Amino acid sequence: MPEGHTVHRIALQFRADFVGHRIAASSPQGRFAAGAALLDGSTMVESRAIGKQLFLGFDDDRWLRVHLGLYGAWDFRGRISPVHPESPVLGSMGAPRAARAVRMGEGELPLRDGDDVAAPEFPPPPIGQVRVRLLTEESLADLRGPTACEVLQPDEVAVAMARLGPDPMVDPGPEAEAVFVERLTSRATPVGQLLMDQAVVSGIGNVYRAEILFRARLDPHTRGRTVPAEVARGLWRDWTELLADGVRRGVMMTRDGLDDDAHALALADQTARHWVYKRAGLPCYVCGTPIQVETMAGRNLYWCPTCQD
DNA sequence: TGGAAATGTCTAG
DNA sequence: TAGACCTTTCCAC
Repeated sequence: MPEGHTVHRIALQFRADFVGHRIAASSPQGRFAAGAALLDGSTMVESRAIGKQLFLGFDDDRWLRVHLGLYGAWDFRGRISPVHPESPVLGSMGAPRAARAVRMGEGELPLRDGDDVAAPEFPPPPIGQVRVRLLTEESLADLRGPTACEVLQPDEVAVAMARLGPDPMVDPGPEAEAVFVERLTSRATPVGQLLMDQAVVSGIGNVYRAEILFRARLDPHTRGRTVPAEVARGLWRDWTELLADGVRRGVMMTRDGLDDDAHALALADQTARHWVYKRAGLPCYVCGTPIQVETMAGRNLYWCPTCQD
């Protein structure tokens, strides 16, 4: 259940521990056996995230495109470098083979009881439905439950990338902001729907959509066409900051203005991290009005009818 | 043990 | 808009 920040962290993990290495690729589950055979034995040369899509490049001009969808996750084991200096290190705890798993994609989880921290064997046997296993001499990545997992040629990668709207981690410049503003403000579709459209902006999912709109005090039903350009620019800039923060922490922390204690509490308690997401019926932190939930484009949309008026 | 839910996207009608 | 798809987790029974 990842949004853009998670996929960027996954790309960083591959960049740190897999790029430059020869990869043994397999499909323990069997459903990706043919694709894995194409990649097996080649060297990973590139790792890129755009929005929620991951592109891993190999030295023979083949690419692996992965979209985690709702349930997908990567588990990293073996040698795992910290992906960001400010993040708590879930992976490498000093020893080169501190085989602590890092799961990325449905929340990043430390090991639970029963997980094998000091795994005596490497690689460990696959657990569950592992679609793809990518292995170097020291590191291992297991992919489970992706919506998309396919081997592409460079021209096909270009097509897939061209379909994606701007991602502030990829395009930090003013051009990307202008593209976003133009696409958001040229349609009559509700802004709550446009923010989820990956052709308008890449990487926003159901949590960030609700939170960005609350932070802007913008009614999700507002038609894109009627959103003033400066408000649209504000949405882009807020998304830019939230995304960078999410990549840094590995956590979606969308409430701001908290004192240290409240902040620590919110970090520890998932339900306290957000202004409105999953808070249906609870009082708005700002005005006390019960948070509303409704279905927009097939997803649960949370919002405060008083603040976002 | 069974069902529902989950940070997503695509297709058919 | 409904249904399909992919997998795991959590909670009620």
